[in-house]
Formats: sequence, C-alpha cells, structure tokens
Amino acid sequence: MITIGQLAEYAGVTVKAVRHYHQRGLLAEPERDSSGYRRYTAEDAIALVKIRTLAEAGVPLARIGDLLDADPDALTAAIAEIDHGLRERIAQLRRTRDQLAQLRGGDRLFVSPEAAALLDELRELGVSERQIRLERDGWILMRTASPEDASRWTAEKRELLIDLDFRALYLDHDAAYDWSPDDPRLPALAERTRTWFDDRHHRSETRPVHNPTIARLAAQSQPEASSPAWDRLARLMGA
Amino acid sequence: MITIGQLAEYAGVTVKAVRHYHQRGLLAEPERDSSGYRRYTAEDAIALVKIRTLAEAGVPLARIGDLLDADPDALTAAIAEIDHGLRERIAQLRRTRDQLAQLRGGDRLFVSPEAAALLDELRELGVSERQIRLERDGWILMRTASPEDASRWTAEKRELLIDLDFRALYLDHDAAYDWSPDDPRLPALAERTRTWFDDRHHRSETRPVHNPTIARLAAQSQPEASSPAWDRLARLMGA
DNA sequence: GCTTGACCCTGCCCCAGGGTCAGGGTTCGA
DNA sequence: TCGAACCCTGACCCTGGGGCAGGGTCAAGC
Repeated sequence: MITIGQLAEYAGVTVKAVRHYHQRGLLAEPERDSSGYRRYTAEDAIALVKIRTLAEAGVPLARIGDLLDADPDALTAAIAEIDHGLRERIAQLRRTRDQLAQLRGGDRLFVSPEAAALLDELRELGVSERQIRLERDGWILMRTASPEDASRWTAEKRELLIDLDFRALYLDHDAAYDWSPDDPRLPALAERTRTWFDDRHHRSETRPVHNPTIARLAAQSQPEASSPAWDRLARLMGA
Repeated sequence: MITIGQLAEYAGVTVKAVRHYHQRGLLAEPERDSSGYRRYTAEDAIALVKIRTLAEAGVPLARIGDLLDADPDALTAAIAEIDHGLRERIAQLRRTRDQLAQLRGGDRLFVSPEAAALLDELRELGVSERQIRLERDGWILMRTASPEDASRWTAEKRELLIDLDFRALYLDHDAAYDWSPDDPRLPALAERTRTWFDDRHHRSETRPVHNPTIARLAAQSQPEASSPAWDRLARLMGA
C-alpha cells in the first residue's frame, strides 16, 4: 500500500494531477488509512499509467474515462484513431518547425509561393526595397480579397516581367517615386507608359493587372504607398 | 484595408483569437472605420502570421509579446531555443506512440524491462496467470518504494530461476495456492522449501529475496495475495 | 519529549486559449 | 429593400491542471 506521492512519482505525474483524476472520476478513490491519507495498490498504479499514457497522447480526460471502461474492441479502435491523430500532430509540428525557420527573414511566410518568386525576380531586377514591400503588401491584401484572383494575377505579372519594355517601365516608375513632382522627366514617363498600355491593348493580349480595387487596396495599406511624383504621374496618365 | 474576418481567414485563425491577441497586447489595435469596425493593413497580416506561427510552436502568448518587440539577435536565439523544444516534443510524441501501442496488452508499460523479462520467463515456465499478476504487482509496489533495490532484486530472482530446484519449488508453491489447508502435501513442500533455503545459506550465496517489507507490500496489494493453503505453508515454514 | 522537514488533507482562485451566447449595429448584394 | 453575413462588446464556460492557504501527520535526530 503506497501513498499518493509514491504513486504519482511512479507514474511520473504530480500529486495534484492524481487528485484531479479522482475528481474527474478517472481513477477510483482508494481506501483511506486511519489519518485520512489515501492508500493505493498496484492496480491503481497500472490504471494511472494508462491514464497518463492516454493523456500524453492528447486525449481529453473526459474521453479517457469512457475509454477505460469501454470494451477491448472499442479501446483498440480508439487507440488506432488516437495514434493516427498523433501521427498527424507530429507532421503538423514538423511543418511548424519549417515555418519557424522562415520567421527570421523572407516573405515566404506571408505570401503565396508564386508571389514570393515574383518578389525574388523583382529583387534581382534591382527594384528598391520600398517598392518590394509595397508589392508584397499588395499581394497580401489581394489574397485576403480573393486568393484565386491573386494567384492568377501573380502569374500574369510574372509573365509581364519577361517583356523588357515592361521591366524598364517598372524600374522607372520605381525610381520616379522620389522625384520632385515638377521633374521634367515625368511627362515623358507618363507618355511611354500610356503607349505601352495602348500597344498591349491593340495586340489584344490579356489586360494587365490594373484593377482599381486592387490599386486602392494597395494604396491604403501604407503611408509610403504614394508620393508627390507618383500622384503627378497618375494625373498625367489619367488626362 | 481589410476587416477582422478577412484578416483572420488569411492567417488561419478565428476572429475571436484576433480579438484575444488585441486584448493581450500582442497585436496593436488598428484604426476603426466610421462604424467602429477594425480596419487592418498588410502589416497587421504579417504580424498576425508571426503570432500564429509562434503560438503553434507552443510559445505562450505572454512570451510572444516580448519576442515580437525584441531585437533581432534575441529573436534569433529564441527561435533556436523554440525549435529545439519543438524537436523534443516531436521525440516525446513518438515515444508516446510507442507506449500507446503497448496499452492494448502486456505489462511492459508498468514494470521495468528487467521485470518484464522475468514475467516472460515465468510465463514460459508455466506459472499461473494469477501468480504472474501477483509478481507483477509486487514489482510495481517495490519500485515505488525503491527503484534501485527493485532492479537489483529482479536480477537476483532471474538468476535464481536458473536453478532447477528453485523452479520446481516456485511451481509447486504456485500450484499449492488452491490446495486445501489440510492437504498432506503441504508439510512436505514446507520441508523441501526450508531445506533449499538452508542449502543456499550454507553455500553462503546471496540471500534470496525474502525481505519481510516486500512480502508485506505484495501481500497487501491484492485480495488474492494469499490463500488458506499458503497461510498454512507460512505457518509450517515459520515453525 | 521536541523539533524539523517532508508529506498529506481540503478548498479556493488563477492561468491560457479560446468557444459560445446575448444583444445589439452595419454592410452588401440581389 | 430585405435578408444574410459581418461586425461590436461583454460575460460566462471549458480543460488540465498550478499555486496557495490553513491545517493535520509522520519519521528522524537530538
């Protein structure tokens, strides 16, 4: 006959946990000795190890209670199911480890793989970090609005980047961010941009990504989403 | 600017969880629109994904708060530590899977590997299941009293079992459990047992495991731990 | 015989990480 | 213009215990 402390240590749980299991009806209350202490037998130890094993597997205590006085077939089935859940949790934890590793840097955690690839391509092109942040945030917001559209548009934009003219325009717009709104290069840039759009339209290819909703989404996401020069550019192109 | 529902779906958490993170100060409260709705930016989405990633790794919310506004070096160190914990948890879950598999049968979960081997040997010898339960429960209780002693005694008992005389005695004591207390074979068995003990003692080998404390422990652990015939045997040997 | 430290008892409140419900107001698409 | 789907706050509930209070018990050493 052993005490609650010995029992708890045997099973590797706390005394408090044992009392908790009594309260929940998982473990039968044993006899008390003359001073009111609980006195346990080997059978209690066996029952407690079973409880602990199931609890460590993540089985809720309420279900452990049912399981322990279920018939062996039901127990076997339940164990198979619990084991399956365990395997899944292990897989999940492994995925979490991968994600954790990405937490220290990079955008892959926040955007789709396609968008991440797009951002990498822009980086390689020499686009400013400010502009890349802008792009990234735009894609994040787009995905919240419509993941499928965002995915499609990402692909389209990556195709567009094959076009050397588009690349040049993109880089120039990026550079123009910091220009003075009176910069004489702005009208020329606006003209080139408009011509490029018209060309594409004439060749009746897919319309480039310039959905106003998206533009608005992106624009409102950050204070740096516009600049005096860009505002001027927008007015010049809209005219 | 997105709503709380869109934000939550993006990060794969519930709306309630987002509000919870606000309350805990993990995620800054964003601006409200004219009707009091929270309006989020891409930066909030990024922050939320970070929070979720850490939370999924099992980091307590309070610590996540500290981590998010710690310097990058501290973050890197913390991530390494968290990843280590994650790896340990995966190993732990794997162990739990093994234990779970043993839950359906066998004693290996409850006794030391040595004691399990001893029980197997007894089974092979043809010892009754009742007696094996008795042995098992005895070892469980002994381990709660003194794991090292239990381990040593287990080894000694396994050595003893090599002795053919001891085996025969063990099996006869097992069989005697069900005899009538008046059975004429009892005195002879008691005599044989005593002779065997004396022989060992003369050869001054290690004293066999017959510590009274242990006997008492085992005896009190179960109602079937004694029988009329055994009681008689004990009296005969004690005389 | 007395003290000291390690146990044990019950009962209570506390924590994380939310879920759920109540009792509203808002927005949006058909 | 109406109903569905959102959003708001606040309050209570849940699991699996931890911690503490306030007290009783036991065994060892002096």
